[in-house]
Amino acid sequence: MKKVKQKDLSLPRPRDRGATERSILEAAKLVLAEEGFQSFGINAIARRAQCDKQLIYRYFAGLEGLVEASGIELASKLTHDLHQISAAHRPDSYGALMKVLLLGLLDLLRGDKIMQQTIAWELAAPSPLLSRLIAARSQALSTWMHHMRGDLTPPPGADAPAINAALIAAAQHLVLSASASGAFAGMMIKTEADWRRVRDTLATLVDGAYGTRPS
Amino acid sequence: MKKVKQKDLSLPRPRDRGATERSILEAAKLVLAEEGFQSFGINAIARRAQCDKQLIYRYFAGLEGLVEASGIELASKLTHDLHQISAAHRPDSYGALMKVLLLGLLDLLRGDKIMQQTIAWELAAPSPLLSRLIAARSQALSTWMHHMRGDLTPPPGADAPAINAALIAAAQHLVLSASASGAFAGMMIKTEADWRRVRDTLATLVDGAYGTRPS
DNA sequence: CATACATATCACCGGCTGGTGACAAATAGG
DNA sequence: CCTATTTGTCACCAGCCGGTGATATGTATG
Repeated sequence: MKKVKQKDLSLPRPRDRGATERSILEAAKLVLAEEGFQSFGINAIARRAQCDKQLIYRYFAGLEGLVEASGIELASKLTHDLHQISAAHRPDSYGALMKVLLLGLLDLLRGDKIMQQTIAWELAAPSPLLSRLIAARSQALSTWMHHMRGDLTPPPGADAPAINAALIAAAQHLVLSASASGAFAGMMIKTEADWRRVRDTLATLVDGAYGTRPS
Repeated sequence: MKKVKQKDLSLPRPRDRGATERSILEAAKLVLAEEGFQSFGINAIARRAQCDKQLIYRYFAGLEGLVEASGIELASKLTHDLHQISAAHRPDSYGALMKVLLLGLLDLLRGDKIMQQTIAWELAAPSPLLSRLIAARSQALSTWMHHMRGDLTPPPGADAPAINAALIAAAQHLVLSASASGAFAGMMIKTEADWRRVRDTLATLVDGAYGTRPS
């Protein structure tokens, strides 16, 4: 069965600029989440949105502007999600605080394909276009940490920023690798039980680094 | 100044199949290391090798075979480098052993653009073509760890495989991020001093996880 | 109604990609 | 010397990409 030329049965788009812009933004997110940053381009987004790519140029001044517009939305979503996490916890030590942050971030990242793709994108192809996205994200993250810290201070002698960076790096890499291949360094990361193991391990690392008792 | 059609001054390749194959393999490595996996394709490699892409099809049966041929070479190099590392150390505890392994792997990865690109590639675009490369690498790594372990055993109650996976994940992610943007989570990773800080941090995490005294 | 504008679509361009068949030239074997 | 094989080059294909100018069509305004 060869594919035969087929008349375009789709009706023309309703002439509603606002709706079109929204559908383009939605399509951009879908493409990034489901097809990866490698497929993230004008043509792919236009196909998803079922509109002409010309409209992307007109309404967003190209990919650049589209990414920027999406970026704002995503940053606000991130801060909201982070707030959600921190609302339910009252840690009583710096280590306990970091444990909450790290595991919360892990779960957040796990469910957010877009953020995963953004991180992978930045690792693979650093570009000025992305640096702003990344900056916005880490900005939201750091203000969140600062706001939540309260009067808790890290143990003296500990290089807390570096330790936290390494822990977050571990979490991010495990999520990305799990998403890509379902495993890392011989350890399967697929089932909920696997993820509990990961969480326990990260908690252990936090406890070890900050001298807290296991909770 | 428009670029003008220019006669090809290059002499034809010497008719030496072995040399041609070597130069193609070399070109493949260069493209991957310097231009990234996104540019890793038949045309780019042929350009680098200054030969016709047809030869890649003839001698390696396409990209697939070329990757495979390179993969073998890289795996043997990895095992050699790992041996190099372990030769000079006689750790007296499991924690000390892991510290050596982790920091050795960090430095190894730091100087190996090809391995960095391979890892990023796998994170971004999982494909059966790459899974074999990855499998070969983790195989070499695990046999190395097994061979080097000796009679040292992890502390009871510790989930050593998971802890090691998390630590390696942290190291890999920090290297990739440093290579891509020179920073991670607000921490600069550029100078040698920065890298010493990273090493110290990873060592601290190992000590904390395995209850060893800081060395 | 007629005109002007906003919206959407189409057709095309140059450039790059992977892939292939035809051809030229050097070499080896009889 | 003539031939067959190997080695290398070239020309071309279809397909996708980003980007743009021209065009149709709906909608609001005078």
